[in-house]
Amino acid sequence: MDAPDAALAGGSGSAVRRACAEQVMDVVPAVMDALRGAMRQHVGDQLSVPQFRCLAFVGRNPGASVGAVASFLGVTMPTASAMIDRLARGGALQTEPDPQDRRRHRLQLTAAGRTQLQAIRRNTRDDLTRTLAQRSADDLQKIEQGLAVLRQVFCS
Amino acid sequence: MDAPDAALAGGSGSAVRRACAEQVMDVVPAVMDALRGAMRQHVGDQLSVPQFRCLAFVGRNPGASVGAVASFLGVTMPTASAMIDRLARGGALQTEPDPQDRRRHRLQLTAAGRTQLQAIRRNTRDDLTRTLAQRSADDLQKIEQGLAVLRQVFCS
DNA sequence: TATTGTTATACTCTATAACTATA
DNA sequence: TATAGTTATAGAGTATAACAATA
Repeated sequence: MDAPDAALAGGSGSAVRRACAEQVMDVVPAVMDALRGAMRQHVGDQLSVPQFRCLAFVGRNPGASVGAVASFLGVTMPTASAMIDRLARGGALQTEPDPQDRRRHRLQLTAAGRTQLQAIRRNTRDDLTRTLAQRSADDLQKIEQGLAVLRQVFCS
Repeated sequence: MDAPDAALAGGSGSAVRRACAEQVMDVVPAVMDALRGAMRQHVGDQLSVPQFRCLAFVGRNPGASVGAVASFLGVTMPTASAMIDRLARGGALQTEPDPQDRRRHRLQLTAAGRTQLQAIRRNTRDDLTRTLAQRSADDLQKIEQGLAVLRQVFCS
């Protein structure tokens, strides 16, 4: 029997995988909406989620290039370039030409950007924490374990 | 002892909740990116994720109003109105005035919209299924259980 | 010639404000 | 007067194509 793709041929376990996939399609956008909402609220509408992720990346990777940001965000260079422009105009980021390769720009958070990033992260986290307040320890463990697997699958 | 917010007041369990919240902030956007990417690929760049969710909602709720869509998507009426216009122009949706209240428009999928929606859902699901192909049954169960809790928290 | 990044252009998603039509 | 929806306008995120500067 030809089974070029075990995950899709009716082999044992494929139904579970499909159910998992459907659940991801159902639940993840809803959680993302909540996350976006919490972030917007606490950001005072100053930063979008992509901007937040951009700042977080630059914070973790000082001196990163525009291309590195684009790659991390999964967007094209013009998109990243424009986003960085807006963040720089807003005073959250600084760019300086790379002395080693003058085509490149090295990106860094400003002090203001770092403060902003920390405040958003903390406030959003506290919002989510409150949302989880009524959940049992067992439920929290399930979330933690499920997301840990998803991290392995999608963050690598 | 004043503890107006047990989730934030260092009580037992709050650290776990905070860790959960941080994991959500980390992992969910990455999964969402993958989902968006898979959808875009299989949609032939015809539908965005919001459009897909709009069609899925109308498919589940035939005769829904513009306001109901806006409420489900968490967007304003003008946003939903414009999105519905684009989907109607693209032939995926039909609108008809509600005879009971002629301010309202009743929304329905067209046959083309239903086909499109099903194809996208199936292809995206198959993509995700393939992505999960190397995971153990135990991992899949963890994903399933974790997302089930998140669904309760964020889809209600 | 290949790579890094920007500019030009166009489309979707998003919001607020102002408006129309109906109840 | 209140509600459902649209129009007008503006800004962010997104892409592709064409370009500039540097390697």
